[in-house]
Amino acid sequence: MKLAAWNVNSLKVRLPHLTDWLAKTQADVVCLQELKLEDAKFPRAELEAAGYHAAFSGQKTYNGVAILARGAVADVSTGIPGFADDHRRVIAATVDGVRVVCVYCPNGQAVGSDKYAYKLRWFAALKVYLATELQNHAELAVAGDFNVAPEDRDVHDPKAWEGQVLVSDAERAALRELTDLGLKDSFRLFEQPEKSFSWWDYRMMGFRRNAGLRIDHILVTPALAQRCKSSLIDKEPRKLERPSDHAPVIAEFS
DNA sequence: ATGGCTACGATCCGTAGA
Repeated sequence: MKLAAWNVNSLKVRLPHLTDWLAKTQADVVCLQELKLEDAKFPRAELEAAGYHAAFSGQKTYNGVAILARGAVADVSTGIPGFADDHRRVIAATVDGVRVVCVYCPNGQAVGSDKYAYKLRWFAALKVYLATELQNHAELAVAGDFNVAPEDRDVHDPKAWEGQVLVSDAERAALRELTDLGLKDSFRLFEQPEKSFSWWDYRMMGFRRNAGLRIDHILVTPALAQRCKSSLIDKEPRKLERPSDHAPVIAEFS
């Protein structure tokens, strides 16, 4: 099973990139973030034509998440139970016996801002939710845009980014709370190239300079980690005309 | 130099992303 996560930054704009990429990579399950469209505008027919079932939770302009799968998408749930949130950031489903939780974690804007406080509250709620899900699912993956670079090696210029949003100690601690539940960063199960990133700023030729951050992750339970054969970031779609600012991340399981 | 893109929904600029 090949599982991917991709922040497409507008599914409407990126649909051609997505369908081309699906045909090329043959991913079995894909977690999408930042659809930026309401459910009525979800391109269900186009994705079905590409061979994928979909569960989605969208909204106009901002946020929005979806799970695409070649197989059946069962037991769909949206949002974080018990956490009231206007933002559509979470959708979960069971595919091929694996519980897949697709997340678009808040950006946080700036350390100390209201949005930063919301981000930390949101992560705390996600942790409680995942702890419950883990009691029911031995094979579970949390995949998506976490908006946190876990370590300095996930940052192109750690000095310049020190203490900034996406990198701050409190955000890293919030992410560590998730891995402390027993979830493993699938990317780090394997040897990886130096300076591997999943997001590059549109400005300042960020991609060309590889001035990026690794903020998109696939976290897996120990049972799923045992089945994990590879994990990588696919930079190819980031090279296209009018790309998403994020690259897809992929984990393959036996 | 604290900006620089991009998407969106609204106009000819603001909000948000990261």
